[in-house]
Amino acid sequence: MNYSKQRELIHQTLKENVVHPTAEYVHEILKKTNPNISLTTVYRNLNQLANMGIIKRIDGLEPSVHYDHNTHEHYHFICDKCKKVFDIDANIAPDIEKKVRESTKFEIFGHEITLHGLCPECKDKQ
Amino acid sequence: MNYSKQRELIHQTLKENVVHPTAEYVHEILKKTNPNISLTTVYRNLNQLANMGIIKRIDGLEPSVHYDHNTHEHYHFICDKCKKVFDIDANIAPDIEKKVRESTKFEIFGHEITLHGLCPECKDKQ
DNA sequence: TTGTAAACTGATAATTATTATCGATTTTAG
DNA sequence: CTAAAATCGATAATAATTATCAGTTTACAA
Repeated sequence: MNYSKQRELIHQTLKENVVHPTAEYVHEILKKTNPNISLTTVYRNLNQLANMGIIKRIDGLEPSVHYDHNTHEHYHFICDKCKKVFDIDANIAPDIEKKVRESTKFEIFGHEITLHGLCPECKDKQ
Repeated sequence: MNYSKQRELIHQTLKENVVHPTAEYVHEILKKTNPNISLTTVYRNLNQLANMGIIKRIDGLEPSVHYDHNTHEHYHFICDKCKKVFDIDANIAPDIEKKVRESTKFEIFGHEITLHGLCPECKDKQ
């Protein structure tokens, strides 16, 4: 992977936006300061960064994939109403990969946990 | 939700195919015995059944959503190579919703865990 | 029964997220 | 500095999913 100014900007934008954004959203933000950057480039680089393990993809949030700059072990809560993504501490499911490794023959590269429901704000409004 | 013959067929097809199929796959199978059934109807009914909690959506398997007739608590392992979906026992992460409920203010409706890596077969081939 | 409103169907078109293509530009390593 | 490889942005293509809508089926009260 060679250096690229655009990739650095994209990664930085992701880090500065703790909102677990989509590619589209990252593009929206970046366009303000870098009008020439293309959505293709944003997609390409987010996928590259995710494949290198530098950032994380968050699936399960149809219709579009979200990205997370934080690769430390942690999980996600998605509010069914406002669709915001919240971080959940990793210690709710200790040794999960170890347990599966010990009881199956799978070779495990990673795992993710997604909870869904209502965030405090949406819960109170309803 | 009214009764519909097609929905019954779709649900039945899902139950008989332990392969966690996509809408497309369910449609392929059903067409053999019911040539008139449309892909639209398959999508519509799988989503309806999932919204009612009668079946489960499995996200995170880009590019398309898979469905699972088994709604008992259990998790999934996705092989990065052959893309097959395997079931993982629920006891690898006990009381996970309870733990989050006790430590946050979220109202939790459900959760899912997805592991990925290589299945025994693909691991040996490689 | 039967009439009727609501739910459902299949065909088709539309949408939308994402990826492929490609010539031009940038980066890297020798 | 130079050549090969990586990356870029513009555009077109793909593919999964949803919207639309006229016709059919279902539920149920009269």
